[in-house]
Amino acid sequence: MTLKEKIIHESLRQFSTKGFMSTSINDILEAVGTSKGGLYNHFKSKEDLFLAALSEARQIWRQRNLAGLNQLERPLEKIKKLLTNYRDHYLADLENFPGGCIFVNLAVELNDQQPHLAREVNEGFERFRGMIKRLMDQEKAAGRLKDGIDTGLVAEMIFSGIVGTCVTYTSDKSRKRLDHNIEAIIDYLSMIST
Amino acid sequence: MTLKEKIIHESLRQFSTKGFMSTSINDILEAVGTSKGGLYNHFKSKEDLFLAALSEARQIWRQRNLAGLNQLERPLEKIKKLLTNYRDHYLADLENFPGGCIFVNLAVELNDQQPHLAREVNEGFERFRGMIKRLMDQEKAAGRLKDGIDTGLVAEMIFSGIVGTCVTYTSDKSRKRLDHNIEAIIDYLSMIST
DNA sequence: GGTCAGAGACCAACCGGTCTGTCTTATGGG
DNA sequence: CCCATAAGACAGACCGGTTGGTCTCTGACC
Repeated sequence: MTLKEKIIHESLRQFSTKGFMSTSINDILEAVGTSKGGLYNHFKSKEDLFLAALSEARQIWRQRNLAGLNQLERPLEKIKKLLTNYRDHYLADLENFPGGCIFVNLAVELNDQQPHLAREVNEGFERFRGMIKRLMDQEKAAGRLKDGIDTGLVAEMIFSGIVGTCVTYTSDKSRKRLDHNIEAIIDYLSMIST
Repeated sequence: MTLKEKIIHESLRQFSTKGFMSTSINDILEAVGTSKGGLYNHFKSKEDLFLAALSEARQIWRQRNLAGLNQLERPLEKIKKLLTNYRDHYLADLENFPGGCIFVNLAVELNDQQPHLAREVNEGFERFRGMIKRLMDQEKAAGRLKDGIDTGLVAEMIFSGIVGTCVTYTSDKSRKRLDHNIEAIIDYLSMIST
């Protein structure tokens, strides 16, 4: 693992717990065991480091949450798999994200004080929402949803549920409550399908 | 309005947008139009100011969200009213909380760096969850929920949905999406009741 | 004249970022 | 093979600016 990778990895950890603004360059330097020169040799500013860390975070997110989705036929099953991935492989990954979902945390922190950085995060949310909506539409097209179900509303509900779960898990780090939350969303999905 | 009240009010606004750590004492002083002496005459530290602001925030939360609940008989209707209050009187209150739900924002920010302050916030969440659960239990006891409904899971789902809505609204400030989110939760409630 | 809210100079600690210097490694001509 | 040289990686002193907090002083009111 190169120094650059170590810095990105450590930034991920610290940004996820303390946020972007409250993590000082020195915090990262100390944890990695390097110096100003070592960091600014690879990144031209703290913001540059942020973007690199965010990019890495997205890759990890995909790797954790989309694993095994392609093996499933039914769109609704894909969403359920996504939910259990969130529980088992993403939120539980205390190595990379000890502070919970880094995207939710950063979105909340940055929206009013670093809008251009927040936009980066929000675009990811938009894509995620779109993905859920698309899967629900496929399920509906296959005639497997109860009559009168509005896939847009359902997608919004699922997304809200996931985000709420992330915040809750960030707050209390209770595995039991995490299980409850994911189960509740899966129950909801069962309710609307035939 | 006394200087002390002005400071609390302004702190509320700024904490809700920029969070606790990233709001500097100077930011507040400038907005209020006073000086270090004026602030530290009333509060012994930034943390002391935080607690005062949090207490005020709770009072406003109750006033906005619990309004009109007592006029309703059915517990489920109370929850629905709570949801529309959230939409119309709480999240939309840009005067006091221009940055969205201050509790969610603070919980996310403080959980890993100021645990003793975060605990204050989380206790409020716990009470809120308890309130929803109690209302659902009453509804179930009255035989108005479909068979096999787990009120604990439902309460968790509603809470997650609300928190997710808060985060989403904080992120994009879209009134339309806020309406969608609240509607989705209300639809969910209709689904599980008879 | 005593009291106290408020003003603002001041402090040490810390912030992100720059800059110089050192040490290691790669390169290339004889 | 040897050594001059260039290049990149990293260390850490240093910079101006900002942080939360203290302290002294002013001036209005009783």
